[in-house]
Amino acid sequence: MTRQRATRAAPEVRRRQLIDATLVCIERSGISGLTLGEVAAEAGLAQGIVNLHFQSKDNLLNETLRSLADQYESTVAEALTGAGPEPADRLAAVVAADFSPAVCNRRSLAVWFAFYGEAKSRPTYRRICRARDAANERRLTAVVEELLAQGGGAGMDARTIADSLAALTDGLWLNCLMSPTEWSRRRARDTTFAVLESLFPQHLTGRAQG
Amino acid sequence: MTRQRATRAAPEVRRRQLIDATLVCIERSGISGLTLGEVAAEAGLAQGIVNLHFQSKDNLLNETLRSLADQYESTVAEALTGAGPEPADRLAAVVAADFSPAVCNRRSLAVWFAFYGEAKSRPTYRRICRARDAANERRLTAVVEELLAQGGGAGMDARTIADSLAALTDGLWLNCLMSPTEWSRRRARDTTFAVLESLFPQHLTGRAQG
Amino acid sequence: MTRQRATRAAPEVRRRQLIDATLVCIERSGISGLTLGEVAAEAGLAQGIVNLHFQSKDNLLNETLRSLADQYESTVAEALTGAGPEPADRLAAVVAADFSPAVCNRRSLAVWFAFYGEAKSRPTYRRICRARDAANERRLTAVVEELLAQGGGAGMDARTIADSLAALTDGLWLNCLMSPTEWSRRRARDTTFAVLESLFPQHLTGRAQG
Amino acid sequence: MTRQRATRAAPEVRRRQLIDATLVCIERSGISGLTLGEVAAEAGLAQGIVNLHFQSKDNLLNETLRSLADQYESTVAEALTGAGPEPADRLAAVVAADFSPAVCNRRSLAVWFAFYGEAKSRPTYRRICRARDAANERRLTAVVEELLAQGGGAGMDARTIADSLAALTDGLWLNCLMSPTEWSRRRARDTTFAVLESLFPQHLTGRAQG
DNA sequence: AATGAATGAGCTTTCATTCAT
DNA sequence: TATGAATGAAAGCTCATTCAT
Repeated sequence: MTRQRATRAAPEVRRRQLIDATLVCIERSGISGLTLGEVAAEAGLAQGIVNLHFQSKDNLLNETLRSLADQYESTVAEALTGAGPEPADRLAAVVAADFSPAVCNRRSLAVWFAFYGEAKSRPTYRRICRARDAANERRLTAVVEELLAQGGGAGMDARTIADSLAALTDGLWLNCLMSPTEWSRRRARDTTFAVLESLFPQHLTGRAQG
Repeated sequence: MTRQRATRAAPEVRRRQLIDATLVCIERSGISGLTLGEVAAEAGLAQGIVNLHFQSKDNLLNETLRSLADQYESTVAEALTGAGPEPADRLAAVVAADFSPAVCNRRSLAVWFAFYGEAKSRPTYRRICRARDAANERRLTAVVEELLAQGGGAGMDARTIADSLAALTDGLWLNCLMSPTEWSRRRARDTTFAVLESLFPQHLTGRAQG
Repeated sequence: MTRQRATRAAPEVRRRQLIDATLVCIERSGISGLTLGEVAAEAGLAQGIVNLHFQSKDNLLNETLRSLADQYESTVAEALTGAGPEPADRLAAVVAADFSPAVCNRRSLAVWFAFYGEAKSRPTYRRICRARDAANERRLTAVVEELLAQGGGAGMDARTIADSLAALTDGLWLNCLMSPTEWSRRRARDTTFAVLESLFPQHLTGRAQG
Repeated sequence: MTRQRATRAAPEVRRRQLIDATLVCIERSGISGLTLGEVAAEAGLAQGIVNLHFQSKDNLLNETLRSLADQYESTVAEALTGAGPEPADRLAAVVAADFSPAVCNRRSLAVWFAFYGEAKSRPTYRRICRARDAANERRLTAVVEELLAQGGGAGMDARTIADSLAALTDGLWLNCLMSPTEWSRRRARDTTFAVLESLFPQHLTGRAQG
């Protein structure tokens, strides 16, 4: 039972396929256990394929993280596009996106934290992760500012609220990753909304059911 | 420049020394880049020393994580011992411990998240991390319950508040790890206290300055 | 003096080449002194080549023994094919094969006894060696039975004669291995024929000169 | 449960103890798997003990083989001392000794063949093994010559008969080692006596029962 | 583009040996 | 004598990378 020789494919298709295989493999083996052989096998292609398309393992990992960050960005951007103009709606939309299946699934979470774990010793990972954090913070702060401008805040400034929300989300993601049986996406989201209700009782009550 | 032959030491001393070296090395190289040679060199000892005292790299990593978890536990336990009987004081003590230098330093954070990153594919890591999470949650829930019993809560149940606090802490630790120039221990702690004030305005106002 | 990169070869060719190199190395260094580096060097290939084709040293050794046993089998089978139908001829053919250059050369003997020496602690080796022994015994017993049916035996039953011949052969091989200057193939063979003459004076006299 | 510090012992006692442990370990692990740690543990003593008493592993192995050869010699010598003056009795006594429990037990056989297996690449082993072979051959040839002088031989010269007997013994030992369930000491001995009967029908008939 | 045999640096691990106690 | 912690050379094995096909 030998593998069929793969038909020629557009480079972009192959790169996508290999990044997807990498996500699967990082979930399964962690970054420390990842091998290019495993990635190639997962993709159903031959040994040398990764170097052919990504030149090096390092590069593959960088591209994988970038792809994950891009996907996060586009999911949140899309959620905001679909939301109305009301800041409360926009905030709720961001939270919903953060705990949507596209973002808050075991695979993606496993990969995010795999990269976080290596970020201390890998400047490139850190840079990408921080770019996402920064974008997130700007977005959240802007929405929270609008919301506070409507009155009814509980005394915290917009920046602190935004930081708290972002940190809370990260922490709940970690729960979902480490204890998936206890922490469903829904429970994590509801917890976030409960905090939001407490911070903005007038504007964000009753969103948890969304 | 040949190394001096190390003087004989009790196994427990060497194990401690090697775990400390491992912490340094994980901070520097990550788990995926960690080598036993690096650990031995960091400890100023010979190649074979780790296998002599820990039998395998896997075992060394497990013991390192266990040691980190133990140290966390004893720091928090000590903080609670030193705190008065008031639930607000106890809660503040736990938060202070979470952002104390003993716990919230770059090395420890780097190592925690390194293990979190591998936990998905390493049941032993996951078990140890979850044990810490569970102990933490029990502790926080108990204190929050006492606090709620005193009245003045904002509508969230004790469990949800405890979970939110724990998640917030994890998220802020991640900030401290990823953006240390922006996220000092103090800022992270203050952010936590700001949230607490918002949740328990009557009991936890003005603690942030501690 | 860097080695040239080896040209691509079919796995079966490489495996054969590596087994041959292993035979040379066991003769030179014994099993206890055998290293994969030595085997690779003997084959003129790179370090990692053995694990590439045999996965592990254990497996290489098993395959080497199997190959030796196969070669023995085919040599004897061929000798019997070439022999006439007379049992005396067939018995003589087996003995001739046992002391032919293809079987009774220093390299093969060294390797056989190297494996015998490890067999006590290696079930796989023992299994392969015993399979050869059993096949041998069956073959010899059958021929001796035919011979005895022609009359002129000296009182021993076929099985005992076959066992004695097989044991005598092993013992003489050991002589050839340990004292090659005194024990040539020819002397070992003549000794066997002398015993055969004594056991079957009517049928096997005068074969030693073959 | 720490081992007691061993009481001081006469060097000769320790050496004997360590050689005995080595015999056990070679039987269990083969020469290729033998470690000094295993030997020390088997003797119930500490790591460094072998180097203390034997300086090196090589030396321990040489001494072990020498000890085995000495024991063989003294067993056979004793058997001859106990035998009467008749050559047939003396020959029978040697054969009986070769298959006595002191010589033909699994441990001793395993060790003999372990050393035979390494002999090709270890001149010292070869020397010791050949010395035993030579002594054996001299002894057997002498007895067989006496026997032939009494008449009744079957046409083979004394040297050839002696060589055949020695080789037969080695081969049967190998059977006992490789297939102990089929080859008991008794069966091996009986097979040898059957051959002797066939070679010396007038002098060695009916000894097998001994 | 794709393959997969080949490479060799680098890793974990083992273990004979040393030596302070 | 005996111990056992420490050493470090050497081994098996892995795997990113190369490249002829």
